[in-house]
Amino acid sequence: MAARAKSPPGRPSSARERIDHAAYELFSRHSIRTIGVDTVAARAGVAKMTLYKHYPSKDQLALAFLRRREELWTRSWLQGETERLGATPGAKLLAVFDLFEAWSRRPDFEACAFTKALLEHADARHPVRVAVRGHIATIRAFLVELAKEAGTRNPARFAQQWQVLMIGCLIAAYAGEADAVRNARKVGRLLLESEGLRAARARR
Amino acid sequence: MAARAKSPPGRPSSARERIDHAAYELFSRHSIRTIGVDTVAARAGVAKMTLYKHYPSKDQLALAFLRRREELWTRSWLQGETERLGATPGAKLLAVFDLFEAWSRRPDFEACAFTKALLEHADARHPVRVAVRGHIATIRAFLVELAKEAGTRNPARFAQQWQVLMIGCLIAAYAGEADAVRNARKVGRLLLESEGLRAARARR
DNA sequence: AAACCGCTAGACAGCTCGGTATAGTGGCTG
DNA sequence: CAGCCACTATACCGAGCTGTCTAGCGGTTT
Repeated sequence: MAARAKSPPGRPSSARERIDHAAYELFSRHSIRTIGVDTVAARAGVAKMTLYKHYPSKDQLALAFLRRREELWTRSWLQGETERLGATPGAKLLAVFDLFEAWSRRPDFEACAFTKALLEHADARHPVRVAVRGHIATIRAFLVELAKEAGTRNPARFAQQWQVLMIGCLIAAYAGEADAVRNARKVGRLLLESEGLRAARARR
Repeated sequence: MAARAKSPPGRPSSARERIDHAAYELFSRHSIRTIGVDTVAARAGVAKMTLYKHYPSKDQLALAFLRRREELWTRSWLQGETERLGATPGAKLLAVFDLFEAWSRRPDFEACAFTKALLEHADARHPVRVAVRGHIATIRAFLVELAKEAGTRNPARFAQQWQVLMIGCLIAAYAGEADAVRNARKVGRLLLESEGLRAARARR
């Protein structure tokens, strides 16, 4: 019990850390359903029993992955980078699409992990699907905040529309539409302008 | 060989028809990956061997389902209804969202079958995924046509943006966002208006 | 030294999957 | 009547899945 907390900093990484890392890589790149626990354990260089000692079921492992995805992808990458790239709230919102465009061109682009997890769990009450809804809400809350700062008339509605554009263009890009993200950005710009806001310092 | 063509009209439906119908219902409502061939055969009231006599593999059955989906969903329903509902090209485009809204409220709403099929096949060269891209292109061609008739400046780009809105709002609705479709429609209206087109006879 | 602990390795249960093999049945046609 | 044909029923294969069990190893603590 006490041992779990004091993982020494400079070690070759504990079993749990390797499990988390392997699950993150595999579930991100492919999806939760298509990756088996044996694959995760093998990639982590860990015995299967060790994995099941840390996570009592694959569902729990999947939930841990989604939390990690929120931490690394949503918070650190998406949120962090947009805040950094944009000077004004409007520019930050548009920066989302700049990030998406670069991301979607990477060979390991896997579309949205949350969307995949959502669509591959048919039962709406499944814990994974419930968690996904929470993660979508997290992203939404971030968008709502920016929409408020930008001075939109209806931040909740605006954020939802923005999120629809985000999801839609990621899937279109995944389907092979190279310019979907760029063109979705144009719609975003239009949406911003319709609020009477000059998308300050916009790049195109 | 000759027997296949002359299916008598008023019969209790042939084995093949029942297979097609069962596959359509099950693959539509759930997804291709989550439904096994045994389930399809059972639902069709057909022996598994009969199914494999008509379709040599599940992939072939899936491809037949996608073709049927294009025929029934894309052509008959989406395309047919929008043409019927809208007086002008702009109104037809907006009618897509009216259809989506009613559809997304149905208890058996399953999000877009093409999108699901796309996301659950990781290999970009998989025949199912290739076929899905073709079906997305079919919808796009229909949108391009309407965009041309509406007089948009860049019909190809406009159609892509419209499709991004369509996909995005369906997934948002599937995630439980009841008003996602309606708000996506508002973006569509904005997009139309930005082309200098009064969305003639729009209903809101 | 003894107890303990996290971990390993591998077998295994029980299930579902796609796909195959076999034997047999009922009806239409020569 | 005989042959054919689409179809049925059922067993089966090999693979993969989640999850469990066991036996043992190596290092730390008391």
